[in-house]
Amino acid sequence: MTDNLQIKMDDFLPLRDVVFNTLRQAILTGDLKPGERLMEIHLADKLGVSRTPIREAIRKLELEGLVIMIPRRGAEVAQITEKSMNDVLEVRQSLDALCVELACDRITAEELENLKRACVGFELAVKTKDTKKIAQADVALHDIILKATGNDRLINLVNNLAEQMYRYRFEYIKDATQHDMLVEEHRQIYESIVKKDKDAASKAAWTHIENQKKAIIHQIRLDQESK
Amino acid sequence: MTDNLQIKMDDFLPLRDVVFNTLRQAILTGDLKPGERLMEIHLADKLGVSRTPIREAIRKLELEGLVIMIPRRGAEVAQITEKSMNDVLEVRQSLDALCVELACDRITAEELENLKRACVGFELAVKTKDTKKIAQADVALHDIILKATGNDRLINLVNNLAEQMYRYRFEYIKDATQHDMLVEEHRQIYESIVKKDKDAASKAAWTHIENQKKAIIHQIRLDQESK
DNA sequence: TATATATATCGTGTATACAAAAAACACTTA
DNA sequence: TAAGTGTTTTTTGTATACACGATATATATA
Repeated sequence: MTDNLQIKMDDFLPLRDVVFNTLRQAILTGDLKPGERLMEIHLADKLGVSRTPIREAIRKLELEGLVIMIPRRGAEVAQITEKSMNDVLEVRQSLDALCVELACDRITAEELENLKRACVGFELAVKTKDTKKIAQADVALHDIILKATGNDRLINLVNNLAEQMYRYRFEYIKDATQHDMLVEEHRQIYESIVKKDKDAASKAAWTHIENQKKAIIHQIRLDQESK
Repeated sequence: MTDNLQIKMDDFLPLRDVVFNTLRQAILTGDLKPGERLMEIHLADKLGVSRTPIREAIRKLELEGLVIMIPRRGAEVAQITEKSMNDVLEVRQSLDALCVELACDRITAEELENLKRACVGFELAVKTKDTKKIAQADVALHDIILKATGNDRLINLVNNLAEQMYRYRFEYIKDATQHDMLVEEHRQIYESIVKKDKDAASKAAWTHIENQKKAIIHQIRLDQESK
């Protein structure tokens, strides 16, 4: 573990939530590596809190599947395998398709306008070739669709699944050869939603994730080989 | 809260997990009612443990959405609204459709054989008119399909969503007028999987949940009115 | 009687203490 | 040297202690 694990005294959240967010971020960004043990006193010292909030945070990470518990041995960061990532992406594919279908039914005129702007925003971001900007524009666009579904449970699940791929998403977006395809995929999704064509929208969303799936699995295989 | 909240010294699980399971069950079966406060010392006394495992269990319930946290006031059992249940069922509809599609691709000959037996088993259970038996046969059947997907993440999510409707499922199954329809729906799903007809399977699963959705929403409205 | 203010009570949030299990280590013996 | 055994260390699991915020209660004053 690199030592840039530091608590952000963001706000008035209970310590357990601050710790939870900190550890979560550290795992998702790869700062805490798969297989690494999470030792309570160690983390407590590092974050300047007692074991109690650490333990409560770990309980949540456990339920999220980001760490696995070994009895009487504590928590360690869950391994990411090709299989586990494929499982996640299969589910996302299905849920993203559901998202756009629901969006067709429920999106408001104002949200549709925002979505249009977000598409243009993404295109502009791509032109800057700034990976961070592209990623942000991508998130913004997807957030609009998510919100338009009006289904809180769905929003939660999709956000959670999306975060599981955080580590690989960046690699994916960095790959400039994909950029035109991404713009086109977004355009198709947008157009389908405008036309309230659920079938087309769902297919477009499916393809969108399918491409990500291919790219991410490819990346994982590269990672595996380099070991 | 009725007082039949008692710890099951099931096994060698850490207390936090025993408490988690106990509270979870109590919430899902309606023994702990929506809006009811979960007070730590109170629960700790009742279950004969200290506050620590109680708190850790609550953290997990929090992430699962079964309780909501109010800062400096503690946890209370989350309300079930028509909206929240509809949200859950929309997602389940999508994921159950995914389940049978994946099952079409991946089910083994042996599992297919089991599925056939489970269909017959369900038909027999229906004839006994014993609600508990019917529910069990239903779970058994769905478990076979779930397992056949080979997607662990999906299995987790679907099981979790299914449990959220636990309270209403029983009412649904009790309703004898639905029984023939249920048998028929299961038959259609089975047949489609045999034929590896993903489209038909997915539609059948969708309808299967759609009917449950109607029944459950109906039930919730009745509950609301009686208040 | 009604309102405001002081005080007590209750419950969470966090830290610490203690027990027991597991792992690491050293020592003995064949 | 290798295997077995006893001992120490580390780390989790659980209980308890303490502080502080929030609410309720009681008292005083208009």
